[in-house]
Amino acid sequence: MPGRPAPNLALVCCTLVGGSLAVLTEDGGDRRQVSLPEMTLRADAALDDAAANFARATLGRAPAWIAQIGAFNETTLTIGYLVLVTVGTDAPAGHRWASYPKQPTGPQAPLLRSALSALRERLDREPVAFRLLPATFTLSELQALYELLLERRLHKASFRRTLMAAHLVEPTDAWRSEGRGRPAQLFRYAPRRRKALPRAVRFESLT
Amino acid sequence: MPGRPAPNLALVCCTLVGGSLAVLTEDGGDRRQVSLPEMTLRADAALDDAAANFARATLGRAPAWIAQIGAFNETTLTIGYLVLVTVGTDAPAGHRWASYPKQPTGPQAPLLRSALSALRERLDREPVAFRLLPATFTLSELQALYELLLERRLHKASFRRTLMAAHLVEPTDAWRSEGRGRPAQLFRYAPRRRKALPRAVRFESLT
DNA sequence: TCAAAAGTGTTTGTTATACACCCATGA
DNA sequence: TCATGGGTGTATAACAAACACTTTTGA
Repeated sequence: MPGRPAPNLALVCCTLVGGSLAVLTEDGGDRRQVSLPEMTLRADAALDDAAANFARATLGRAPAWIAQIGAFNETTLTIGYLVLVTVGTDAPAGHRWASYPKQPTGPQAPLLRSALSALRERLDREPVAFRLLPATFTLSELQALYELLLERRLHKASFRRTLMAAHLVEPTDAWRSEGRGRPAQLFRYAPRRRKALPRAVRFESLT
Repeated sequence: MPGRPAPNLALVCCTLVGGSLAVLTEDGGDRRQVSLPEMTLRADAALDDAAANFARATLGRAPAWIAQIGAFNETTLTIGYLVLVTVGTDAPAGHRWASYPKQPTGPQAPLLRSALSALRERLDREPVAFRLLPATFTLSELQALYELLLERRLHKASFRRTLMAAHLVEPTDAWRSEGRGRPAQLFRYAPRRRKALPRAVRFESLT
C-alpha cells in the first residue's frame, strides 16, 4: 500500500539579468510558466543542510545566500528556500534564467510570491543586495538594485550619505569606465560592527 | 514496514500575563521546559486551515492572530505557527501559561526562538500588538507592550504623536481609573487607509 | 566641446527626541 | 494637598530630500 507522499524541497534561485530580477527555471514544459527545481526530502534529512546541498548541486557551485521562506501546500507538502546567485552566473545545464513573474501562475505561484516578498522584507535586515552583486561594484549599481527591489526611485546623494554613514562598504582603488561619462569607483562589501542605535517605532506599514 | 513519519504541526501561542510575555505549555513532563501543543499533519490537509483549526480546538476559541513561522527539524518535520491570544484568556484544560523562556532548551528551542523573533520583526508590519491587547486599551498599556517587545524604553509624547499621526487608533468615550492618578482614556484599534508614504532606506540593521 | 554619468556641498523640510508643564484622581 | 500617573505644547536636534554644482570621461 502506498505510504504518505514525501515532503518536497523547492528552490527559488534569484539573480539579476540585464537589470531585471530573474528566477532559475527548469527547461521543458510550458515556457510561459516558471518551473522551480524541486527534490524529495529524505525522511531523516536536516532541512537547511539538504537545501544547501541541493542548491549547490543544482547550480554547480555554492550559492551566495540561502534562507528558508516557509512551508507550502503543493500536491505534496513543500518547503521553500530563497537562494541568491551572484549576478553573471550562467544557468546550469537543463535550466535557464526566466524573468521573475509579476503575477505568478500555477501551483508554485504562492512560493514565488513569498520568495519575492521575503527578498524585499529582508533587504534592510540581511545583506541580500550585496549577495546579488559581485565582490566589487559601483554605487550606481547598488542603488539601481535597491531601486529595483524597492520599486521606487532613490535620491543619489541621500543614498550615498546614508550608505557611508552605515560603514557597510569601503572603496577599492579600482575604477570602471562604462562607455561615456566619468568612471565610477568600485566598492566592496565590508561591514563594520557598530552599536545598533535604536530605531524609532514605525507604525506606517501597519494596516 | 514502517512508513515515513508524518509531518507535525506545532503552535507557539503567546499572550501577556502580568506584564510579561507567556507561551502556552502542555501540563505534565518537565515543568522547567516548555512543551508546545503539537499534532500530526494529515497527508491531504491544507496547512493554514489545519493550523487554524488546531489552534481553535486547543484554545477553545478562535485565536486573535495566526501566522506560519517556518519548517523545523524535530524528531519529525515540524511546521511552526505563531498564535496570538488576547490578554486575559485563561489557559485551556491540560495547559498553562508559562513565562516565555529567555534561552529556550530542548528540541523545541529553535521554534521558540523563531517565534519570538518573528513576533518582533512583524511588530512594525502587522498589528501584532493590537491582537494581544483587548478591544479597548489605554495608550500606556500599548506603549508598555511595545517596550516589552522591543526591549527598550520609549518616549511617551513621541510614541503618542507618532501613533496618532498613523491614524491607527481612535478614542472611545470610556475612561479607566487605575488606582491613583488621573484616569486613562480607552482607545480602540481602528486603522484608516492612508497613502503608504515611502520609507527611507535603512542600512542600520545590516551586518 | 558637448553629452553623459559620477560624485559632492548646501539648503530645506520633516520628524523624533527632550523638556517642561498642566490635568485629574485617590489617599 | 500631595503624590501619582495621564496627557500636551514647545524647543532642539537629527536626518532625509531636493537642489545646485563640479569632475571626468567618450564621442
